[in-house]
Amino acid sequence: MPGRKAPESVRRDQILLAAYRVAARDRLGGLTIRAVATEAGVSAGLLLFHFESKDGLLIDLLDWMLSHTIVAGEFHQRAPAGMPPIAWLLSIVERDLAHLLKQQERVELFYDYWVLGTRHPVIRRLIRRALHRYRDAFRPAAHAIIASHPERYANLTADDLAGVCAAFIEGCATQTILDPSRFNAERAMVTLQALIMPPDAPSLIQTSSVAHVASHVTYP
Amino acid sequence: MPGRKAPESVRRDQILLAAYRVAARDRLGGLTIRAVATEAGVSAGLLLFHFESKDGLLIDLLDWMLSHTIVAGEFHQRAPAGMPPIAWLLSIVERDLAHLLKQQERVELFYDYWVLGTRHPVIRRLIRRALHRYRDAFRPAAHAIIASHPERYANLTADDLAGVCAAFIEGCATQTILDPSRFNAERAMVTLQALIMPPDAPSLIQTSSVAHVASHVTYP
DNA sequence: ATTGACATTGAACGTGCGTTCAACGAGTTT
DNA sequence: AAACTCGTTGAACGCACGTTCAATGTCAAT
Repeated sequence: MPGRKAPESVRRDQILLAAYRVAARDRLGGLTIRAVATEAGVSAGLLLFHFESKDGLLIDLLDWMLSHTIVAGEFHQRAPAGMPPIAWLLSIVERDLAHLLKQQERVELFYDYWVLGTRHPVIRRLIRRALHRYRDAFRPAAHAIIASHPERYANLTADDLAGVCAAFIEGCATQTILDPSRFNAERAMVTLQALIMPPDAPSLIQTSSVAHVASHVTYP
Repeated sequence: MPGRKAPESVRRDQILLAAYRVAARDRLGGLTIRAVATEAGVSAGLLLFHFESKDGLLIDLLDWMLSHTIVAGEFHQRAPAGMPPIAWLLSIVERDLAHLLKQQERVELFYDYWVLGTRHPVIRRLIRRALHRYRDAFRPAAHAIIASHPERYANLTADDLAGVCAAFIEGCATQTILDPSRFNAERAMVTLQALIMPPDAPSLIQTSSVAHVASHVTYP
């Protein structure tokens, strides 16, 4: 029955939320206009009245997802007091990794978009920007590391270091999604730490859970 | 005009090759039965005569891709004479990374399959096995590292170490595909080396090209 | 030659999709 | 109360896809 009006912004949010629910359940392959419309309790025609095309819906949904988490929250410009820079960086990596594992379904969706982006310029741009922001989250800590051992890291830039951290996390995400039973985030963190920490440094990782992050560990 | 016969295996190979050409050009999204049939110069009906369904074609194509490269070739059980274990591991990482960059189109396809695998059990199994083989390529070197510094890497297994290497490469692949202009494999290698090598170790990376691998560097 | 097995085709079927659109009705304006 | 705006619907269109199938030709066996 036509006529029941709702303000534009309310309808859009209602449809976007329905789109997210459908995508979280059936992935992008199952995200059809009709499915979203049904989930939102409106007609397919109305959906295309508010989002001019499916492409528009996809892009707006990705925008919405990228602004509602995916990338871990606030990132700090300075290390917690007394924490060495390398430990700081590791704690950020660990926090992000834990964050990733907690929203696996969202990460899977993100990868769907990522594959879509290989063909779709607008989506590609959005994802690229998101990954750049991701990398940026590591830069302050990376910069601090380089500044703290200028002789050792003489030929590195903060961007290089941040990029390697981002690559590590993205690779962990790949393994988690494909083979969750075999990938162990805690082991990955312990290994990473053993690789890059000076041999005599104290351990940062609490072996009980990845979620208990190194930022809570105090330093002598 | 019906009748022109060809032996089963020849036709299958001809169609598989056509499928690969289509997929390399248009990705999995553009891989339709009709497109492959046209590329192979046969009818769509014939394609389904030889591959019982599109699913079968997809799986056989993935099988074919996984056996024709993707994963870098022979992996050695022992380090080149005189090369320290860490340098050996780095040289393998570097070789794989270079290999990856040279077949970007194939890697993109692989990621298409990877996303498909999130929904498709058979494909998931194939990809999982391929990634496990990938990880295995690092295990001998990882084992050598742990054996060479047992005190430092006391609580690590070769599998942990191999997994982190695999994650690093997979993350690099992610960045390369999404943002090739910004990702610099050489910088990534230099950074990785600076992170995990003891400060006074000699450089392994030839700055001119990632392809000139560290395995050619001789050690004092 | 005749037969039979089978590779091959082209047309067709059914389905699900994105999209369009005429009709309709609730609010608002005049 | 008449006119107008615009959110809303449901049916329909057209297309591309995976798949089926009767018809047809080739080849080998008899």
